[in-house]
Amino acid sequence: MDDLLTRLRQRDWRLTSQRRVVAEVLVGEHVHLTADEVHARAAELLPEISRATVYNTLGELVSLGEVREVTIDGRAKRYDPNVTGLHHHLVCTSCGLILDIPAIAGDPSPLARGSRFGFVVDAVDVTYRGTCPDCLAMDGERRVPQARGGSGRS
Amino acid sequence: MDDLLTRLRQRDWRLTSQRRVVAEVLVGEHVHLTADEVHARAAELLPEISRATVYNTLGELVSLGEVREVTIDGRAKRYDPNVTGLHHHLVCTSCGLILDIPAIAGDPSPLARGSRFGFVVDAVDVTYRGTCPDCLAMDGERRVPQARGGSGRS
DNA sequence: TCTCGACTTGGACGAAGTCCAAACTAGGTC
DNA sequence: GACCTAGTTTGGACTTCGTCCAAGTCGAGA
Ligand SMILES: [Mn+2]
Ligand SMILES: [Mn+2]
Ligand SMILES: [Zn+2]
Ligand SMILES: [Zn+2]
Repeated sequence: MDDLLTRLRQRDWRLTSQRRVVAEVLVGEHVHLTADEVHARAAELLPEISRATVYNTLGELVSLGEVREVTIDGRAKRYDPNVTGLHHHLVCTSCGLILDIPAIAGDPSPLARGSRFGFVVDAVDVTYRGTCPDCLAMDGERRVPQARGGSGRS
Repeated sequence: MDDLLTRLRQRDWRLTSQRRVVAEVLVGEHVHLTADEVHARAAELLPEISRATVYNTLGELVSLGEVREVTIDGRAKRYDPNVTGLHHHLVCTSCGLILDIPAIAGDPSPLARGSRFGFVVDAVDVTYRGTCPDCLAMDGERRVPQARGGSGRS
């Protein structure tokens, strides 16, 4: 966390309270938050922070490679501070829970020359979709598709 | 295509001109269209068709398993009539081109019992991101990130 | 402390999608 | 063919997520 701030200062980032707070929220709880969730948590520490600044800061962190942008469904993007260990995502389509799955060696096949169509490939996203244990249990009785919002620690 | 309509009639679908036209657009050109692109093309055949109906129809086709909903980025969802052969997607992050990659046997590792966390997994989405040959070529000169909108036949 | 370019802010704007009450119609019945 | 009605369609209002911008603020080097 302090690491992060040091690294950012070196890449000539002006260290503002807003940026500090956003970084703090992200590394603090390692879940896959949406921009608005980050904003809500940041606003607890710094009430005047604006949505625009949160979007700006998240965008910068993404281009600096410090945070990963994850698109799970067509809804809000999620921001993932876990960039050191490559991993995939396991998503519950019923409640929105998101878990990290460590990638195992040679996991997403590196796309043989033939099927690459001349592309230069620089990332692979893998998303497993299914139903989590809780939702499976709750399934026999009454289906309660539950409030959205993924929360899964890696 | 006529196949599709027959199948749908059997699942007691009321065969309206709107639905016929949407189906026609989808199977007609096998690209990954957004809902609004489907609407535009459908409107050429049936000018009065509304956006709401296109959204409704696409949603129904998805739940009937006749069309696959693909989330490439945080933008508009795309609708993929290729549901018979499982496949992944190869996306150009520069121009938006989307290509189908046939899945090879046991390709997305079926997620070993241990890393399944009690989930019942029923789908895996794999997206390769990179740069297409055209964008690579155009790259040395002047970077022209080009109009969005994927078009790739399978 | 001063200065200035980088940063922040709120509000307007835009894209994608959902919702709903009123109007319409496919297809079964006579 | 005329009739009926439940299933469909429609346009517009509304929601969510995100971007943009002109004006004001502030971090940090001198
Ligand atoms: Mn993650
Ligand atoms: Mn496809
Ligand atoms: Zn669940
Ligand atoms: Zn391209």
